[in-house]
Amino acid sequence: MRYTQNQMYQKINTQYKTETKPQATAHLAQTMTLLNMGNGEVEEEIQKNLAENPALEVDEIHHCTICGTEISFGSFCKNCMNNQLNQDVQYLTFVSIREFPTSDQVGDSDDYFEDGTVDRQTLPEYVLRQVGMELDDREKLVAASILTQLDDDGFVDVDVLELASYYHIPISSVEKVKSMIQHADPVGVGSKDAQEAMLIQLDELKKNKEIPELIENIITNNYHTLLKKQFSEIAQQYGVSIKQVEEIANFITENLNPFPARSNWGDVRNPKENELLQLDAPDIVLSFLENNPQNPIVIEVFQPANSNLILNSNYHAALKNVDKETKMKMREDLEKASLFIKCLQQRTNTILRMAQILVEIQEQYIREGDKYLKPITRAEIAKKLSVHESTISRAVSSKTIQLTNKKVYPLSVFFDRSLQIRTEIKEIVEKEKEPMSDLEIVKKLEKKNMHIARRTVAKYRDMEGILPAYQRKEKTK
DNA sequence: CTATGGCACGGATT
DNA sequence: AATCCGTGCCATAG
Repeated sequence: MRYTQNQMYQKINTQYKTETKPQATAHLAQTMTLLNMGNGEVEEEIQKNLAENPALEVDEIHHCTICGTEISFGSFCKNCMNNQLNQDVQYLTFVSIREFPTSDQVGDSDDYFEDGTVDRQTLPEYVLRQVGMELDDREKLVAASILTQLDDDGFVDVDVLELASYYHIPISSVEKVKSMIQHADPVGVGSKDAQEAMLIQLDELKKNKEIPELIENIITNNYHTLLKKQFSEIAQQYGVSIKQVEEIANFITENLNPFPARSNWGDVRNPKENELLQLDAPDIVLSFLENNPQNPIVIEVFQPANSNLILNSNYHAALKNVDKETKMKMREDLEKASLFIKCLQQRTNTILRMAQILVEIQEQYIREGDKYLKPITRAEIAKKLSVHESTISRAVSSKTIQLTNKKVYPLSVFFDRSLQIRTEIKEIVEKEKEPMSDLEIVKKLEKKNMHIARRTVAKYRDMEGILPAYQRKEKTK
């Protein structure tokens, strides 16, 4: 396979080319810290810089990543987009600004990546249609009012009092409307934040499913600890084992979606496909071009929102008309600002290149599933990209990736050394009529050229939640 | 005696 | 330097 893609990288690379200057050390330090962060954290960092540094400005105009011409939104102008599509390539790699299509953009022919198969009604319309028939006219107004305030993630902070007084209806009615919206598909829209959304989803799940105890408490009281995966802390607090907390965390990631609006909300038919595995929006998204599994894989590397930062041109112009001292300060601001921009670009560039290599290596895994995950190490990737191992290590840490199955995983899935064997074990167990002991499984695996110790089989079995042989016997009945 | 889980060691990885 | 992971040894259960 040849990559016409390479040409594109060159273009991007020249565009992002960074000269090393006296500030090289500061530059390095900042790139490192930025690389360590996921998009969410970087966003905070950007906001901080914007607030502190007047030389920094957000460019409202989007530019095509390849040719640089102005575009209304997205990452590419139509020409470049079409060029890319016409080329016979294996992968398409894009840098996108993170933004959820807002109501006026959904349905716009410009949104290339929107799943072409779903009905393109907007989220508010979609929800209103579900709840509408059960509401009287006034309540409909309230519903509409709430729904139009939804942000990109489908969240809204409803001021119940205000709505009630504005529409002259009792508070309880507003609450009722709010609750109906929240329980409509996608469950959790109209919540204040991810936390509330998940609690509501939990509520729904309760109806047909056993849910772990404590889970509500943990989401309510320990949300942030949970995000940071500090399970031991939570375990201590409730006096339960770490394993139990992990189980709860797994349950959450498998059954709840903290960003209800981000899943394919048009698609009611198979809501089970909408699960997210992580509690945050992904940094990288993989999908098939035009949603067709035969097509090339589209790699979207997301830049934190608002990251099309530029130097404030007025600031530069103003330099001439000030006294020496302020001039110095302003110069400093400008340098800091340009440094920051460069660092961001370098971060994106590194992640981009890494994503491309990873997809290249793990294509089979992405297309065909767990069984085909090739065990690789960060060091190998570093070598291929000729960067230091720690660079890759940073680039992988605290980043998430959405695979073509719409699930979000930590980027480190690609480096899971045992997933392949674990799925193999899973298959063996499923296939065998008579439960096999761990030792027998070892032998079976040897035939497939997978050499691991008996003890290890036991561990993997445990990880996959497969019961020991003697207990499986009863299950087969 | 066999199957499995707990603990901990050492080498690899980050 | 810290962490992760496979594995060996041993205890325990059946």
